[in-house]
Amino acid sequence: MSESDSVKQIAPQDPPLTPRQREVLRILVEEYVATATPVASGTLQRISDLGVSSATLRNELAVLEELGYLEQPHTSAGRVPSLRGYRYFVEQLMGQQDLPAPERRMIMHQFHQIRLNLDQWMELTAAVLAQTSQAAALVTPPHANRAQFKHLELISTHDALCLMILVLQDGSVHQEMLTVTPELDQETLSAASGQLNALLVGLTVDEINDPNRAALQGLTGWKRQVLKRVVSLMDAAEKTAVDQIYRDGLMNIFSQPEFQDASRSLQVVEMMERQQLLQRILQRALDTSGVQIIIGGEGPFDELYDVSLVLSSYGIPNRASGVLGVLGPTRMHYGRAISAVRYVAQMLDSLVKDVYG
Amino acid sequence: MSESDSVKQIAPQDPPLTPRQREVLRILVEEYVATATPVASGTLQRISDLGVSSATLRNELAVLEELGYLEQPHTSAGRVPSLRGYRYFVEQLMGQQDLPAPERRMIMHQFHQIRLNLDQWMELTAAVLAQTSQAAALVTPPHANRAQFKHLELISTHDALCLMILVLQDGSVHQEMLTVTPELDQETLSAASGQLNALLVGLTVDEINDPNRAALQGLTGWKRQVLKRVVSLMDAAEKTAVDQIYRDGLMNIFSQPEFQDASRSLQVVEMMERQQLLQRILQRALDTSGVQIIIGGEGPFDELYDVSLVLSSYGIPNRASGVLGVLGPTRMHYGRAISAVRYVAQMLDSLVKDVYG
DNA sequence: AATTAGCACTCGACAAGGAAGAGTGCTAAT
DNA sequence: ATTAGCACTCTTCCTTGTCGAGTGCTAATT
Repeated sequence: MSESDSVKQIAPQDPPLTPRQREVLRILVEEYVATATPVASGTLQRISDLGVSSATLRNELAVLEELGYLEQPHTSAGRVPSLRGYRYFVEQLMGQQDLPAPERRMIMHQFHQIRLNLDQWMELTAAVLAQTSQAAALVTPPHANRAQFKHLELISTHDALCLMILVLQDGSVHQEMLTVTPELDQETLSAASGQLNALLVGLTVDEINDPNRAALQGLTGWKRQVLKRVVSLMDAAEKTAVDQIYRDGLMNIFSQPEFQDASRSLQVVEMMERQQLLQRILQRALDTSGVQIIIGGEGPFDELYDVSLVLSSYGIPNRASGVLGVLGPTRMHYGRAISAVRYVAQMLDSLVKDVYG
Repeated sequence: MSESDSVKQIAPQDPPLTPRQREVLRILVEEYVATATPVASGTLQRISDLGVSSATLRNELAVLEELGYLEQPHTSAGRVPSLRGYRYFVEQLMGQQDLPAPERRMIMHQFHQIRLNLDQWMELTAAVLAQTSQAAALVTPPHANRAQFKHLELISTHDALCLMILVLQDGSVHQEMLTVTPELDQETLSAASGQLNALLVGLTVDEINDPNRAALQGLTGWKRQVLKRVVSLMDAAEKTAVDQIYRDGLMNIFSQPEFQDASRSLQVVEMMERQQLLQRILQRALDTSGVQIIIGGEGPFDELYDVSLVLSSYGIPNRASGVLGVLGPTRMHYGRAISAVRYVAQMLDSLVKDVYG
């Protein structure tokens, strides 16, 4: 009781909707999504084949508004779905739909054409999502939540500088420039990296720091410095669950009529640029399975007031998993977005399983 | 003659401006940049200390408009600088200004605090530029225009897959997954990469393809495949003069009053997302030295109709050079933008010279 | 009891009209 | 060469009125 007072949820104590009410709500949401204008009882009668008059529909609309599924921008405008209405629509009325086969084929085709290059995967994924869902796409690369050493390479570049390349088990490549006090030639560096590789392969941060590993504890001088940097890079890799965020199709949002108003679009641009916020959102999605839908900033993120997110994780949990999804206006074509996200997530899923198996 | 007819340039046949006209133009541009509203003769009299009446200023304004330096949105509005007016302003009236010392110190400080990591450099650069110039920032990483082999690494990941990491002389790191038909263990791969490293170090694409190099021509089987991929990656690296574009501060543009209108901001978002267009623009800037200013889409890019760009290349030409700059409304604080771009370019210049010697 | 026709009422969108004010261009005087 | 003065132009803003869309309610109908 107390909970449903603060945040109206679809709760058992509400009377279940009659089949006709459900139908009315469904059609109304679809119509509103398509036209972006409040839906009136007359329109509803015209486009639905319920065989009732507009007056009846008006009564039904009044009930649905009473229950919190609809809102009226002002008297004598049509009705608009509320957040709760969208939620009900998505959960109960929409039905599972798949991407049309030709579209699926096209996406599949694109994924099979590219080289095996993570960066390209991510860009392609974002592009495909944006294109298919007609909204803004967000994608993060696969990531393990425990960093495990795989390979180290030291490459002398110039003077006392060397380039350190660190590869982790999840395939992520990290690079950093190091200054080494004595000038070391490539051979010395290669020998050192060979030695370190043998000692470190397969280890986690904790294992590297284990005081019982005499061989590692015994390292001194510049090699010790290198080891320190390795650990700190691995540490950083573990901490940031979401490293890079690939974006695409921001434009798709701004061409929507509800963002004609500049202040609203400013909000969205701001959001898309706020790395931290996006990271928090995507990280949450990472820990959940299946397609998740955040409508109009339900949940802990009030910053997203008038946008919705459709997110899904992909990959192998904890070993190599990432998030992808789309961001669009609350009035979004959820069916399309969800099926696009689901299909592309599957796509990446199988790619990741092929590679990290 | 014929040229100055098609595109109005500041050309010798125009009478030189009198000192007072120059002063009027200067103050008008500054005022307009600050307020974003057309500047009237009365306002001009108030804020300038020319000691003349508004009527005189009206006459001067009429002359400046006649000459094409000013425009009138409509009768009985004040004057606004034309593209030509802006151009004259930045070239002749603005004077060289430097970033204030505290700001310089702050930037310097930030640059000295970070780790030696290219990615972080670029992000920091974009952030600093955006912040300082209050416009959108664009930065590309340093890049050599002849790809020269430095180091190759093959890392077995799983089944018949291996990760190939290619480092070029300019410090750029390229990675790609390879499928090798026979399953090879890490030792075989390491041996192969050692062999290839010895053969390839320092070579360009042309040299690698040289039919006289018996050692390379003699390679067969999967090693030949690897070599092929190396060449193709190097090829790609050479072709794309501008690989990644780091962006920041897009928001700064949309909060400007001239972008209240949604269709205009849509144009800008579109532009910022069109990789190809940006690449062409930045590439042009790469081949030029010093700070370049493109005002309101002068030159070959009509897509930029109502934005201006302030760009500068940095680094060592042909060996490791990139571009950075800011994009803002035509009514931009050019002084600030130019000094920010100049200073940050210097900053990166010295960093690049430290690293690439 | 559910549905519907009918009707009064509300509210936004839009156009027309008009006053206010900002700013110019021109002219004649200095 | 400069300037005061003034008529003229155009935008902005407010008011007013009309139109139409759409609702909510009531009473009649099934």
